[in-house]
Amino acid sequence: MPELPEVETIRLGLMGQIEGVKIVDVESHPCRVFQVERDCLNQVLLGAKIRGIDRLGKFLIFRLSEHNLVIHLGMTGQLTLRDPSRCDSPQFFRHPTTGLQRVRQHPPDQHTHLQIHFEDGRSLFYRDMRTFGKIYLLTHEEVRRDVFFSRVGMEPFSKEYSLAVFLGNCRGRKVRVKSLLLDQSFVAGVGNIYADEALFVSGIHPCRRVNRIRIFEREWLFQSVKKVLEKAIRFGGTTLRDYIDSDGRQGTHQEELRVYGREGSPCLVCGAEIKKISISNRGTHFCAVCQPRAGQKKSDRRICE
DNA sequence: AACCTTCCCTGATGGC
DNA sequence: TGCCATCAGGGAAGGT
Repeated sequence: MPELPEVETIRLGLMGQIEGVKIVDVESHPCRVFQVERDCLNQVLLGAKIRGIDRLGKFLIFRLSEHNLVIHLGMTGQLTLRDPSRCDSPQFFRHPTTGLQRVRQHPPDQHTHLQIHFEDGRSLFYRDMRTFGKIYLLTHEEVRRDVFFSRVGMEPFSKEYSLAVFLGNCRGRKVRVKSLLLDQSFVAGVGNIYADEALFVSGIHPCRRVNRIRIFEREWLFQSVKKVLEKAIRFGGTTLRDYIDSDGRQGTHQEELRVYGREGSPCLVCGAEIKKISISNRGTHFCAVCQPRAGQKKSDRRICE
């Protein structure tokens, strides 16, 4: 569930919070999320300080002096920062075992696979119910764009996100456009929710083959992907079930969804019933009127937000 | 090579 | 009340 906007919201929440603070204890339990020996992880983290937090697509990158802690949240991964000393809001409560924390923040339980404790008493928790997430420890050499991230496509919020490359990567492709959007080597960070939303905003039917989509429509899609992601970040991400930010708060972008999860409800633009189908084994939501299979004329564009 | 399907996993939900 | 089937989907692996 965490896609680019959710991961970015977590990153923004942690920025300026944990950099430069010494790690004094690490707790972890055997779990397949660890792509590094836990002993090794312990050894590297103990006494270390986080120097910065970056993001590439759905990957979070915690920069240490010689290593990088790289975390992918998968489906249900949660990263929360607990501060037992803070009590400046009614949203806080005193949990019997974990002390003071925000209302929605999960206390450590059988799904909490990693706890990083800082010298100032705060802790960073990694919790993942379905363990689709992954935790890596990489050297600076390995973390380079052409090594570990070699199969990751354009990052929408970097200069590399260009129309020319976008159009270039579309050339000759016969896949359904929805599948291409989900492909992380095409554009990094787009998942099921924002793929559906971007296609709706572009007025493109998710089943259309990329090579049958007109160039000006591909251009709309290029712009829509970024717009949709930007808006979701402004709203703190989309919480449908498990997603919470680093403070344990839910996102509010679920209120803004135009098609995802709205099957059976009227289209907010034309009133037609939103349909749900399956593409690449992913629930796919669209409006058959605003997103006609045959495409639109440039002058017919119905949605231009 | 490109594209599609299957699988992993757990909790919520609905039918009986 | 409890039991079982179904659904959710990111990404890797396997199949066509």
